[in-house]
Amino acid sequence: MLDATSSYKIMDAAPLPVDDRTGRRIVPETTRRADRIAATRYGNRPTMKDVAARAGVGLKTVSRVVNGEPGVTPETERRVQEAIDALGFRRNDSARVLRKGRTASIGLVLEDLADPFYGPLSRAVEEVARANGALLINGSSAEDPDREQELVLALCARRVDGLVVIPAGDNHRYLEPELKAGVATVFVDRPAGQIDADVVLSDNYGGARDGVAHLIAHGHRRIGFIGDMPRIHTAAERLRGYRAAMEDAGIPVEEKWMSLGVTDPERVRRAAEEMLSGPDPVTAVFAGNNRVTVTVVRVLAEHARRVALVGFDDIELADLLQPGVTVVAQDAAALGRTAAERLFRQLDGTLVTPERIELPTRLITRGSGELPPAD
Amino acid sequence: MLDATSSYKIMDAAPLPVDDRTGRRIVPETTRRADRIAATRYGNRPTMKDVAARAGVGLKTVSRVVNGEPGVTPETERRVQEAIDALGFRRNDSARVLRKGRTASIGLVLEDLADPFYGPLSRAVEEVARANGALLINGSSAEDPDREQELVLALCARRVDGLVVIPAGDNHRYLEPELKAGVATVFVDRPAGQIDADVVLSDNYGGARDGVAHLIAHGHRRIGFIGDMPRIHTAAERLRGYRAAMEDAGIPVEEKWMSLGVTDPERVRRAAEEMLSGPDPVTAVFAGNNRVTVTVVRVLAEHARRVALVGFDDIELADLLQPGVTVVAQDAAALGRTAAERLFRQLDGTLVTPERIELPTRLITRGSGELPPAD
DNA sequence: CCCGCATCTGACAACGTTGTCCAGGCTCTA
DNA sequence: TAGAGCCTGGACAACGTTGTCAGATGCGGG
Repeated sequence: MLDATSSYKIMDAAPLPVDDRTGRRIVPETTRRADRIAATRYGNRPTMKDVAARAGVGLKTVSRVVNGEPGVTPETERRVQEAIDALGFRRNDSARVLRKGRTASIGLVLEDLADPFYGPLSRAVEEVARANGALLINGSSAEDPDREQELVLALCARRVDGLVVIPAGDNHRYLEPELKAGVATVFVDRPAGQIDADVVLSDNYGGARDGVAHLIAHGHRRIGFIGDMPRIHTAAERLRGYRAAMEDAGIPVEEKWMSLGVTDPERVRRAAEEMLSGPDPVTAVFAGNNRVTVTVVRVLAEHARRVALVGFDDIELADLLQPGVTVVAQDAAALGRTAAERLFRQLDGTLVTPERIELPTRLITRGSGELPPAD
Repeated sequence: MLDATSSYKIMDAAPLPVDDRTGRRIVPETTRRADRIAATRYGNRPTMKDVAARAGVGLKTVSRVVNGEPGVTPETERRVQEAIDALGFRRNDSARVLRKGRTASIGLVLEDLADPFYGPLSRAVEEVARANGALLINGSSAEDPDREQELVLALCARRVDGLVVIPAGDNHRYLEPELKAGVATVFVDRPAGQIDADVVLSDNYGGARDGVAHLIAHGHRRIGFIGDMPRIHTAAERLRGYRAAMEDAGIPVEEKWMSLGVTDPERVRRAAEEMLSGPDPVTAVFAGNNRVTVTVVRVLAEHARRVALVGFDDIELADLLQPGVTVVAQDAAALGRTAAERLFRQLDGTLVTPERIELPTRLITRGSGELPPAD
């Protein structure tokens, strides 16, 4: 699908006209080179050769000027620069890459660029890339493992120097040849599956445990957990944190208090309403991520009974709601920055052994988590 | 800065060891090719040549298999595929690009990927790119014209097939050679400066006018406008809309009601507090974009007096605040989608003449805009 | 049995750049 | 004034791929 052959017309050579009598293709009178250009190039950009011709110098001299290499007299340099400006020449980095072996670009595969959690993360990666002279190619996996693989491999085909991946799938064996070939790789937010790779995580377990413990400390015992699909590492870890906090407090967890699944509003809404109704409704909810929190806030706003809430991930304006939403905040930008920095250290050669880095989370109390149980 | 020469080591040929006595460089015994590989390639990826050798076929046959071209017997194909898997071969798209002339990638230059307005826009562009078999390279200009130019030109050097640009600067003459060379280009959110190019905008003028008229309709006459820097097209247009609405209502605008500048919280906060104090404070505020709205909401929450508010751009959870925030919503995803689609139609050749497309905005009333003036 | 044709395969050049190496001209010194 | 050494510039190959074209092989028909 992402294969360039299936793309908008990668313009193939124009079919040659055919001689009616012989059935043979007629090679036009134009020189072969001009012909090829007309056929495959639509823009016909000037090359160093053109610049050299116009400036009356050798090819390599142009290259020297373009790359600021020494050994060119000011006068020659002026002539070359003039030709460059006149022709609107711009170096073709594809050719350069082919020659040099590095692309000075890195790839970032995440779930959804539109998610407010990934925007800052992506931006942070970009800033680090920029500081290291590299460009960033993004792709959204839409939480689909196949799409993740497709994207990652497409990026490898582009010969990105490194990859920052927020994995959707749980098997990354397919990356082995690439890793072996020297593609630097760092996983973020969730660990890689079945391969040994660098990974930068938030302390999902600890954060969730603290958040739930916070609710328990405020007197809650019937606490609901609404999270993402259990196959997603962060969701599983946060659930584990929830269970741990409950166990620490000696509260037996009931099955109906936990709901894992896709985070679209309908599902979350149903889950929340279920927990909030019935004979022994929960008095507090722990929301497993920003998407869930937003929907739960909506549901609670419609509810008469005051229900406590702690959410994982900070959300904008959380402080202005009534009550303010208490959250376990993770620092998306720090995740991205840390991952990208490790990536470039891999590229330096400074970093060799894969490591697992865990960044702390921070409980931000704003009111919703401090509501007492209203039975 | 983005020039690859200044990047993390684009590994140059390793400096040859020098003979102490003669001062000459010693060329090692190893073959030239092996030497080169060790020096410039860190990964030494297999190429089609290697695959061909291993499979015992010709180079072109491998190419045929890799690209799914016809004319290869199943048996040959099997052998080739086996070699590919065994070696972990992956086609080098840089070389492919060099040969074919198109990169199947497009560039997106925007202000800040971390801004919740640009996330969805970027994602929409990505989806269209994906549907057309292209990858997306993003860059954030951070609202700096130089950085915008640097990014755009770096993307052109990578030979992206097209560019979607949210301009930071107001002079895009520098793009002329690129346009002439056939780089498809669409500007979004703000028009290009000094060149004739496709552009997709929201109806900033009309949206702001409607929003302000809405406040006027609810009895306000002293209405403040807090917006972005006036050199930014959207800011200027929205201010124009504000003025128009006021003029339509026959309300003379006072200088102190208008504040344009950077949208960081401190500046906006000062501006808002100024308007809200003094002898004739404003009774309503029109916030020029999402950043401004968020800060103004905060300021108003601290204020005793009820002040009406309409903001440009929708913001998450705006409906859950007390009162809900009335906004003039623009559809960021639609902007991105429309722009990207036009881009690919340019690449098709379907589209030739530059056009200016304006997407409508939508007033969403939620309460804050319907508060009566509290003098 | 051989020719013609179709099918499959491979040699080769070209894409635009950069690294290597050599040539020519200059300056400087003996 | 000649030789040595330096500086500048250019010819050439190579990066890994794809398009062209021609050669090889196999098969059927005359």
